[in-house]
Amino acid sequence: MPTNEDLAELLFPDVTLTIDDLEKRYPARQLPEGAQVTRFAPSPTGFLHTGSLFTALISYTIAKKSGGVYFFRLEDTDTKRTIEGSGDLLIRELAEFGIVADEGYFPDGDKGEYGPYQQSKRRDIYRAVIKELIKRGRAYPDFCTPEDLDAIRKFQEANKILPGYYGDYARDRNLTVEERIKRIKEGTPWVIRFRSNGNHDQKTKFVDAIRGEIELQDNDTDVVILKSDGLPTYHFAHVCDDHFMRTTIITRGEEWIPSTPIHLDMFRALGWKAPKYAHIPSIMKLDHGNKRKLSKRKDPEAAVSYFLDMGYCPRALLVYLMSIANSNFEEWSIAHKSFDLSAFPFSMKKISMDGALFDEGKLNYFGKEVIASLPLNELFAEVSSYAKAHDAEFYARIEKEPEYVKRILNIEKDRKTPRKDYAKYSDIYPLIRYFFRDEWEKIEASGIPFSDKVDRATVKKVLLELSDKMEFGVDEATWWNGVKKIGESYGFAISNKDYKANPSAFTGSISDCAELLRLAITGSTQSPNLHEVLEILGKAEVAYRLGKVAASL
RNA sequence: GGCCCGUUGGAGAAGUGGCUUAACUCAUAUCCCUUUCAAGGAUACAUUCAUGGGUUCGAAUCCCGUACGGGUCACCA
Repeated sequence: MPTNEDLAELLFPDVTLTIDDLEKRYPARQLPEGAQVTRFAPSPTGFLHTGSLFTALISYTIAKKSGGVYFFRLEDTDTKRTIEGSGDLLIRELAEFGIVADEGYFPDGDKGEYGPYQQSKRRDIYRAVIKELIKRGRAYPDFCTPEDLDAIRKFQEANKILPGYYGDYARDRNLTVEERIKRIKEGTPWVIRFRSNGNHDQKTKFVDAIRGEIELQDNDTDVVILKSDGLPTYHFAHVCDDHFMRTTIITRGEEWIPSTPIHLDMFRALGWKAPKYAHIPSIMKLDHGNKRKLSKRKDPEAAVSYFLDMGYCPRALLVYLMSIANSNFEEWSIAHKSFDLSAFPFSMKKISMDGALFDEGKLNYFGKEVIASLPLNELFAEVSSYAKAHDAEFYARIEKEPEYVKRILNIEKDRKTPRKDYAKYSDIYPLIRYFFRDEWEKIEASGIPFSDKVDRATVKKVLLELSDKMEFGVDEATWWNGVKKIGESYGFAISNKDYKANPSAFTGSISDCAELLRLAITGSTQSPNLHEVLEILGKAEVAYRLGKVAASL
């Protein structure tokens, strides 16, 4: 009588590695008490998803906070969906956010003692474990074709029976070893399925680090663990890899909750201690009044690169995501005047259980706060690298006059309440174009939108006199007094109250006078502090602009 | 359809039986400050915690049902 032992040898004659060998090869990690080992394990099927960044941020934070290890594993077992080079893309994008793994897969080679960190290179490990599972009778070769499975499912659906490969519907579950050996020798294609001992009428409980106790129906389906292409399925690879990589807590999307009993079932069958689980909520979006998961295909904001291309500061996105993960982050951040995520006392229990709606308004708020908090040199460096990649025109100007651009970026920056008008780097150039002569010429050519409040002849005279008499190199109060004096001589009320009390007695209020100046210099009724703008442009440039505008009136 | 998870203001949410006349942040509105804007300051914005029952002297907080939303039932992860 042939045994499972014989079956295993027939299936994997070349496998001599054992689970014992593997246990020795990947010894328990020597980590301090409480240190957590976490991981980010994406499949290389495209760009970095916003939800993935969220999960990665949480994994990374848990490891760092506990003095543990955060590693990166590439789950490339789905050869059909794998996109060449996307694993490296993922790493690069993560790196932009400062999320760099302690160990794992890297474009230039693995780092760490628990590798390989790429599932397609772990075939020997999976095969070794599966061989033993077969010997123990906990896994078996299954000969169903896709058509067979389809027929089973159709039958179940038609009869309103729970679909799946389990119990009586697990066609090849109870084949004799002899029969299996015979079919294999005949060359029948096979996959390996896990033999579940579970009872669907019973419950399995596990404690989720975010949700607390979750109770689910026990797994009783015999899932495929080794596909016909020789690669494992996620279910098996997760159990195997996270055991031998000594992961202590699995952070993954909440869509995995329903399959957790399968994983627990396998951990039990292998006699391994299951890790803790933390199922992270998905980030949602409102679509026609309904919440739905951010979609890779439909939503541009599902791609992290969208924010990078838009010029959001990576830290702003990270800070925003952290405010979703732990809503008390905002209070902490304000109290400590800091956006340093590594200093924030992150708590897994404070992660909310339902998916947050992505709120671009709030991202913008953080964007402004973060950019305003950046020291000038850092801001300048970030803006330069953004412009280099996304805005050739702006970048050319930065290259040509770095100090000039720095002065512009520094406007109202060193105050107790710094200027906050850039939510993202792409907001900057359109707002500061007028600082450059040729751009200003274009603005001027299209017509300065003076209001009709003050007649043009007066406007012209005021601008000319301003050009002639305005002081440069003095403090703001002195400069402003000078402007007021000139304004007053043309009938502008220096006090807004006086003006409001009797508008007809004046040419306008002093703000109207300032508006003329502002309009001529910047082309807009809105600008940052005029005095600083004037000082940056310099007397000659201001005189040029004023003269040219006046001449056109 | 089965199973699981969730439901506090426009958004993120605090709150786990009396201290809540429901914190804080964003958004919005109004006002103040002000040479414009961005800020900054102040005020307003849930008579009520999806809903119906129940437990209790007392419930957003505990229990049950219902509704709604999300997820999952692959040789995809």
